[in-house]
Amino acid sequence: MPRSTGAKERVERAAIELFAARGVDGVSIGDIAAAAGVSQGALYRHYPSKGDLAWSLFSAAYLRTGAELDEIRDQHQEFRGRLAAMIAHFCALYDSDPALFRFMLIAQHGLLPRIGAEQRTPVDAVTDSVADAVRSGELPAVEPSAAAAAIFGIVLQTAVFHAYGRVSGPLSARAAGLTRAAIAAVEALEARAGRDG
Amino acid sequence: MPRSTGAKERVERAAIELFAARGVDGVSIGDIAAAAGVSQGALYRHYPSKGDLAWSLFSAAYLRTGAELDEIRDQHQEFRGRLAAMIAHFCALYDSDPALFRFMLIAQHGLLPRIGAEQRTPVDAVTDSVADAVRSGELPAVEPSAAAAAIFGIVLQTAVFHAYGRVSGPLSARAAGLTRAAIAAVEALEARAGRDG
Amino acid sequence: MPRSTGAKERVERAAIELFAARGVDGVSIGDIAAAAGVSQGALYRHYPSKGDLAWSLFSAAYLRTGAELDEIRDQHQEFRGRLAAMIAHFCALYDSDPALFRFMLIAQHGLLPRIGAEQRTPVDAVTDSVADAVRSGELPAVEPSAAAAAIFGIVLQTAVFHAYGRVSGPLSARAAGLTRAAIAAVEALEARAGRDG
Amino acid sequence: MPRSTGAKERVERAAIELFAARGVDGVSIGDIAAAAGVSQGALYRHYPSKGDLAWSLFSAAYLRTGAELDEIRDQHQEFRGRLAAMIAHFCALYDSDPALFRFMLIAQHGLLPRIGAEQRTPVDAVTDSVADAVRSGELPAVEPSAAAAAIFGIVLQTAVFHAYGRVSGPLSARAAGLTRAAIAAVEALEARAGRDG
DNA sequence: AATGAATGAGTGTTCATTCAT
DNA sequence: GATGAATGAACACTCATTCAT
Repeated sequence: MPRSTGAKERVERAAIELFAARGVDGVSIGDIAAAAGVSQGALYRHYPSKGDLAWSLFSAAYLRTGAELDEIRDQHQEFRGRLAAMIAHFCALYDSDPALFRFMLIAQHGLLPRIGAEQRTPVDAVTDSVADAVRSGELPAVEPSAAAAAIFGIVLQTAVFHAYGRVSGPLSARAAGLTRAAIAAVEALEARAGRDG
Repeated sequence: MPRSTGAKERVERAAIELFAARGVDGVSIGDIAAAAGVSQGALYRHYPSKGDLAWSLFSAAYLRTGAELDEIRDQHQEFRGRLAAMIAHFCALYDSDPALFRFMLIAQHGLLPRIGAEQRTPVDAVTDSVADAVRSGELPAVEPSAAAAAIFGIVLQTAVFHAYGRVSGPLSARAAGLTRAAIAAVEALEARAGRDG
Repeated sequence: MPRSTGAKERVERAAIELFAARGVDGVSIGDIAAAAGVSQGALYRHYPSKGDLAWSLFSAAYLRTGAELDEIRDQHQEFRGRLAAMIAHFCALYDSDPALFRFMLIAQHGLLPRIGAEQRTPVDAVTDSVADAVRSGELPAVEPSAAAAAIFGIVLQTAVFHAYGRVSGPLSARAAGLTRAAIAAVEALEARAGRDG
Repeated sequence: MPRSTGAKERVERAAIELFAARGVDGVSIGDIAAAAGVSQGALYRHYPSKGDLAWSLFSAAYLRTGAELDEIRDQHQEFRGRLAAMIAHFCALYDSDPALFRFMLIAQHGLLPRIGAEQRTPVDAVTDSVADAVRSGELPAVEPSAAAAAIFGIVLQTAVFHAYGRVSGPLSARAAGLTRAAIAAVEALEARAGRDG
């Protein structure tokens, strides 16, 4: 019965921090092992390769977030409430673990393509919520993907600006404003005459 | 005027395409040389190192875009016109060279910190335009950086979704909608009572 | 008498099979432990190192075979009977445990040099039998080592061909033919004109 | 135009010597590079991997020998002449490059299975020669593969004994005796009553 | 006695960079 | 000016061995 030495947790924490700071390719196994206080070989007891470590951390965080957003979608009936809760969740996520957030932002370019089409992602949860709202008449007939892009952009880019020190304070304090902005953006996106109107 | 063999241009083009597809760390000097049809050694005649090549390509594109946005700012007096022109410019940029755009998105996490604080970036041009509009009363008293984040987010995330196939068609066709969305978002951002309202 | 769990036997069997299939260097301690159904650590209770395990298995089998051939030499007076019995023994050995045989063939290049000069090996038993026969006039004046080489070659290479599927059926069915071939070869080896003739 | 520095040749020579002495797995890339007087990286300009180096050396030597034996088969009409020339060729090969010979003996267990079934090997040349002789009546109705095993065994095991110091002097001096032994062995192999006679 | 997590030296391989030709 | 062979430091990964439990 293995009394956990916490090695795996320390490794994961160290990996997230380092990946967030320098990118997956900029971090060596030795860096992670040293930061976690374990030997290099010990890493391989828990993860078969560095790529698997990165992928495992990314997909776990990404899909868990997707599941959480889906849960929020279940708990709220109308669009505004849903979106407010989702954005508040995102902001809380960022505030509680900025490194994880930054890791996901950085790693997405390399790892997103490996997410299977059948998996539920955060993007799916938001896109489906928009589609629901269009169907129910809460929103005009916007293209759900385009609306999701605007929503994600507003939230994520604010987080990026926060990471670069361009905006400050807890992101959660901005959640209400971001929600208003997101709703306004979506409503304005395809106003009236479509693209050229 | 040297009888250019076009080697430097071919190298830069190959580098941008490969960096965009696989990330800077995922591309070797040999890959670039092979794609450009030159020898590895020849690369070092034009660039002192791989890092310099990436940095040079990134900063040139990034600062040139900043200069172009500053120029737009000079040519338009009121905020709506400025923003419309800036977003149209961004969309045209993406449509004309998606690889360059994707390269900038990918490379920013590693290279942005090396941009000097005194340099004029695209973010500065947009942020200053927002500040101008707040000052002139065209916009409510939003925090310029936060507004710039929303504007950039809406545009860039739409480009990202386009790169991943989530939205399609030329981005320029969406410029008007993105502009309306950006303005609506900024106006809604800090409506009424600010953060806690 | 310890209540054996059979662990040691399972380890040895697994080691022989794996060594025969992939060579000593191609097999890890983990492979053997997994195949034997024991932990890696348990291996070290029985053998101080992987090298010792391989050496122990090899030398035991090799020297036991040498002792068995010596016993055959004791039980038969004349050369033909001795050789027939020895070759039959070899064939039976191969048929009953091809993996052990193949292990010995593979491992000999690395481990034979560690056999002490004073130890009785299969080669010694055959070489001495030839020398006996020369002394008694049963064979012409062949060089015993050269004759032993021919005898071993005929038998072992047939086993190798069997392992590679070039000949089939039980090797024991070929024992009589191999014996005739071995005797004929030895008699012809240095016939008349030889080196100095 | 690369004026050869001889690096490739030195690498190959060093690899053969070291592989012959310690086995493929017992030799590191660093060992080979050091013995050849080149850097480790330089090895990879000529061979994509250590495995490829070993395989390339083995298959080249093995298939070249097969081609040489096929040529001998073309040049001689009757079996005795053919076999004498083949065995003389083998002995000369061993005398001129014992390390290469020993390398082939050692490496065969790991690499022989990768020789394609359609390739002409030394074994094929000898086996076909035996089949020719059976067809022409020069030999009794022996199984060609079994006869080839005896022939190869007599020659190769003598070489092995030479490598271990059990027999001495140039192997070529023994070629005539080995040939007589091989022919006698083959003729005796399946004499009269076959396996059970 | 047995386990399996941990170690750390060693391996094959890559690759940015240099330099003789 | 251009080439591509050579370098050597770094990397991801393996594995025999140890040892706390």
